[in-house]
Amino acid sequence: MPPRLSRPRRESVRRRLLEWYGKSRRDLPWRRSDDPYRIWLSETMLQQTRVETVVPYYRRFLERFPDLRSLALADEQDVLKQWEGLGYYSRARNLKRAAEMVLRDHGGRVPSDPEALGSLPGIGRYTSGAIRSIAFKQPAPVVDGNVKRVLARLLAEPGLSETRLWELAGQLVEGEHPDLLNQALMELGATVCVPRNPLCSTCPLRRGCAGAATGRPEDFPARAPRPPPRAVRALGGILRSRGRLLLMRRPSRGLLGGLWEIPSVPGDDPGTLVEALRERTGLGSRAGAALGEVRHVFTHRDLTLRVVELERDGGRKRAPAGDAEALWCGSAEIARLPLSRLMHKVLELAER
DNA sequence: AAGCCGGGGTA
DNA sequence: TACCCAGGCTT
Repeated sequence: MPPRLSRPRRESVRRRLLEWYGKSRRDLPWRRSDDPYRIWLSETMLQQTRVETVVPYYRRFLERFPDLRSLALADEQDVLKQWEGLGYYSRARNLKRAAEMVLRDHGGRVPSDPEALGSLPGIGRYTSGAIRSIAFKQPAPVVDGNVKRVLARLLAEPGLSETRLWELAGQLVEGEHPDLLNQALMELGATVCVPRNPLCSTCPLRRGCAGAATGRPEDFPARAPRPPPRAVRALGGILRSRGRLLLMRRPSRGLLGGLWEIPSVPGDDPGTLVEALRERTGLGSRAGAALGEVRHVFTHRDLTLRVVELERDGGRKRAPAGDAEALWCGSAEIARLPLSRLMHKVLELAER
């Protein structure tokens, strides 16, 4: 397939983007540094997460872990605690693990070559391109949701493939200031070429934009319908002892991996909960009063968690099984553990 | 290629 | 309510 943009067209788009970005760029914390660690951190936090959401997390995280070494040597629990509420927690676990690898294999310096970068957990094609272009000024393309939308509208082709998008982004970034060019593309998508009601009248690429010419730029790119979150029920138990609460660590893999929660099981059966608790910790219990229900909607799951009191009934008959971690926590310990939004709702319920 | 993985801002 | 966000990983 031939390239979709002629060289003169490419140069025109590049020039207009760079000029627009020079006067329209937002003053964001991560734009005040070329430190590869800081660029990496910001790009990781920004994955599927809005700029306004990230800013306070980015500041706090850097206060706690100001450089790659401090992150590599940190406790994973502390890293997850800093990430608490930001979501997609595998990002935090991967970032911490990757920092360890960089410290061990690259002397603590973030590598600039695509092979080394791409082999780090949590760094895919986009983040690799962002670090290479923004931190190391290499002409490496990025295609995120913003770039995809800008290019899809600019060309207004129905079946624009991912391959072609990366190809186009690669042609555009070739030249001077790859860092500014990539950020200009993303900034335009975030502030002007927005998903709904794009501000075409102020867009530097208005002239020559096929999407704007159709009168319906919102139709690009074509969006796939997302199935509604599936409704599921679960049962959790509040088990207290001498002013403390039993919390358990979720497995590292999967939903809310590494975060802490009250003992919980899928379904609605108290017998299952009691049995699971005995299996995992050896603690005997029986279900008591109902405390209420907490509803929490994830991207693809609509969870209703019923919460009941548990009362101690019998001692440890066997040792805790597998890698299950359980802790009796006072309020001070609870404040130190990473908890999901769902679990914060549960603890509110339990306090009343 | 498609599903899983959070949480929140916005219309 | 529904969409979608500076994506990556797994199957």
